[in-house]
Amino acid sequence: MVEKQLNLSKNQKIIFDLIDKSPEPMKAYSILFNVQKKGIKAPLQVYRALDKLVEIGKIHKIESRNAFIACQNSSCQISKTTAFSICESCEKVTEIKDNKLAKYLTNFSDNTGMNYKKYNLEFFGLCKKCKRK
Amino acid sequence: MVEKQLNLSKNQKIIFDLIDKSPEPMKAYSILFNVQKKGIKAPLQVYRALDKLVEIGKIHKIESRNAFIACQNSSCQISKTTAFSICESCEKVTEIKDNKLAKYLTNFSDNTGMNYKKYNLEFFGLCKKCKRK
DNA sequence: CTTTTAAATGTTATATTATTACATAACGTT
DNA sequence: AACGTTATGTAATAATATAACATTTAAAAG
Repeated sequence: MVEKQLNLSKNQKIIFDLIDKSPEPMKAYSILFNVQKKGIKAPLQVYRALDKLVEIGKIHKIESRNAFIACQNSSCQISKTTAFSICESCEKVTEIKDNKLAKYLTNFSDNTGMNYKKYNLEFFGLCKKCKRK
Repeated sequence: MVEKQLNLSKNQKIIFDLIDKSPEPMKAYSILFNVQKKGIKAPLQVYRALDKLVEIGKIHKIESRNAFIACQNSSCQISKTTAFSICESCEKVTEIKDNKLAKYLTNFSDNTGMNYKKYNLEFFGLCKKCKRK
């Protein structure tokens, strides 16, 4: 259970902390705006940190939203096999941790016999709150 | 087996035909470049047609690539439940048609009991050709 | 067949997302 | 300390996508 955060560089730490505190996915330029007071001035500084954080599995990119959330799996072992639930009304995003689903998809092989070590799955619907309205 | 294409408007038809002929996913500005000779001059004209074509299931957006491919299911009934195989080397994209997979995901319910009518799944790996190299 | 409504188009401008290129600094080994 | 690697700083620009507004076409209703 060793935290990887210790290895993060200055910019990476600043940006990870911001994303980690956010209750919702954050967009790159919103991140930029929020860290300008900490000396990060340029988009590229943000994108470089984001790239690295994605690479090491501390955050994930929600592809359909061009936004980033902190990984919810404390051990961060599934950074290449990701699944999310996205509310189409309030845009709330939750990372899905489901061993059966992960196993099913990791073992999935298509009609050519090919299988995959990496995938990204995004489910869409209405969250409980929004369903009531 | 009635083709929906009959209902397409002029711009939609031009753009669908182009994407449908392409062996690989096409990006919006590449589409724009290719249809300028047919009188479509502005990005918005492309994006509007793309939006509509996605909406009616004639094409799909590959979210991780910001690119579009024609639907491979002749009946186009699964436009809201999509799965793709993406080669990380040559970028070849194939739509996965697998009833078991579709059923599994459509019936999937997360730990809150919520389930979903819509999803997008993108698998990543190396295609047969690229694996040999 | 004409009125009405919805859908599609045309056009300009602009917003948002992301990368290229190049120079410098900090870090981890050996 | 010298070396290679990773991270940073900065400016410019590329690539992706939408807002706002005017006009036209198509479909539906009367």
